[in-house]
Amino acid sequence: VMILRSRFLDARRKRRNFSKQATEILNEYFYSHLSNPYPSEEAKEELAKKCSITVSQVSNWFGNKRIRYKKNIGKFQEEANLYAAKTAVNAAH
Amino acid sequence: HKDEKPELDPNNPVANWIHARSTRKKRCPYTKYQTLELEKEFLFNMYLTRDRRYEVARVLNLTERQVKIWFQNRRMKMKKMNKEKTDSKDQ
DNA sequence: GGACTATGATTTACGACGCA
DNA sequence: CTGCGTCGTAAATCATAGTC
Repeated sequence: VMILRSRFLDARRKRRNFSKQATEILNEYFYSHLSNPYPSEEAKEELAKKCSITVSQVSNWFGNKRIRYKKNIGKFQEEANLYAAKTAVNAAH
Repeated sequence: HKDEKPELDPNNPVANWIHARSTRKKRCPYTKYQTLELEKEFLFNMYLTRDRRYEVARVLNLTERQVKIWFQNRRMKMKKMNKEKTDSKDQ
């Protein structure tokens, strides 16, 4: 019983990587709001719904993304260009 | 038709982001013992009296400010856990 | 099948702002 | 004006998934 209980409680840290589509959506938002990547509560809810994850997970994702991007902008340059191009194409329609 | 947002960053996107001040104390993970005692105190009461705060800080070798903030963070954690519980119930 | 890296979650510490 | 409350976050760290 103790083992089952501890497994359940530790399940918080049993994570799954988000789906490719979810990561795609989050990155699109991040790079199209790069100068102010702080989604409002409403925007977070919308992203959560689109990504099939919780609002907390959206907050975690942006927190991690902001700090990791800031810590090493160079490493994310390619990714940034990719999503910038994608956003430009979308904006053209 | 090119109305842009109020951005002033030439090519430094992070310029307007929130940054922690350089004077901020570096995060220092608490020991198992400190955490356990803080949890016990939290179980006793979620809100500290000034006397309890002083006593807990003294025993655990933390500042009163650290103890105060630990309780604030702990209450937020509890709130988050409760929210997730009810959310999963309601689906 | 380890070592190493990526990534989601959790833990300290504040700033901003509210309220008594 | 003080002082502690919440809320949202930065930054460091943890724990494990994923990759080579």
